[in-house]
Amino acid sequence: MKRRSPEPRRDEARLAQGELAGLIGYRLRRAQQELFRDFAASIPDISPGRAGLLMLIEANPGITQSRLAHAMALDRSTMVGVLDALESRGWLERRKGSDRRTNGLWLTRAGRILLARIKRRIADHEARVTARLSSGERQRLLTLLSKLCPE
Amino acid sequence: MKRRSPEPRRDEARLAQGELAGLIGYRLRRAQQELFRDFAASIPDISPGRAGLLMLIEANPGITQSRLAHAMALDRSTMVGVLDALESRGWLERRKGSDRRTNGLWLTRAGRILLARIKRRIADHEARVTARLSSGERQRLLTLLSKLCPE
DNA sequence: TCAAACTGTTTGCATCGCAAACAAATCATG
DNA sequence: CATGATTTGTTTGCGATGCAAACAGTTTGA
Repeated sequence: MKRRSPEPRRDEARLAQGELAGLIGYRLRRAQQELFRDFAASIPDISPGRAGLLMLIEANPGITQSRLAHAMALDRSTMVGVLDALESRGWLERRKGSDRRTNGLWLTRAGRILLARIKRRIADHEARVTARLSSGERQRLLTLLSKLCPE
Repeated sequence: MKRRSPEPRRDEARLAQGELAGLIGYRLRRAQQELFRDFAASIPDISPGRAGLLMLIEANPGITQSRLAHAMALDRSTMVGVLDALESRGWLERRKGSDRRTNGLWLTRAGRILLARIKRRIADHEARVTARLSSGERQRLLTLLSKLCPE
């Protein structure tokens, strides 16, 4: 009888993945889960989605709530609460436009400062989670992901 | 004054992505968002995560709740409610093991039938969302995603 | 001019997941 | 063997995220 050292004591016992391992959807979900954890741990100030939102406003000053919602594939009604939170934190402001239905969105000074700070941390975060990828692989991954989500 | 046809009437006006477009985290989030929508629309019976759970139980009959939670990177306490829901739908059952602390998880007959059905739909779903990828690209994407999430 | 469409908002709801505290069971170490 | 430490499933409370429907004010278009 052999000394079954290949069978670890407890949770290291690898379990069968079944057909799961070959599904893009599963891998995608797990990868995003992993990235989210790292992001939350290293950038407690804000969530990934909210950070992206600030970047989008920075790149499109005065953008409308609806346009922003459309760009992020969120509902208009969802956007309201999100913006309320960011505005109450003093990171952005809504200004009435010439079209009196719309609000133009602008980063405040505090928002710009915050964004500059978290951009550096996001760069570190990206470097960390893609540590196992060469820069070529990283670029290829970006391209492949873009093909999945046609903007 | 030129006839500004290059400036579309409304939401087609492309907006600047800023540095967002080059972030793996952003692309990953958007891709997963897209996949989730397609999954929900085409497989209303169950969510992607729950489906994966059933597959994992199928591949590891009698697995313990804790081991399953660990495998899916979820909290033990989260797993309880998830399993409650799936059990109440008649898709799985908990059986007391020799270790009277643990529950072994098993698919019921109904669970196996459901799983066989949704597996086909998941295959269609995967084919649909990766339609813009060659089979080589699809394989490469799988590999790259695996590197991001070291299991 | 006036109905249709758009914009932001409110309200209600659903899903997903974590953290802390607990009781029962098992393990480990004296 | 005894007893403190650990494991397991569970409960409870909480937060984050996001959709859908209904509304009022505004703009547009026929």
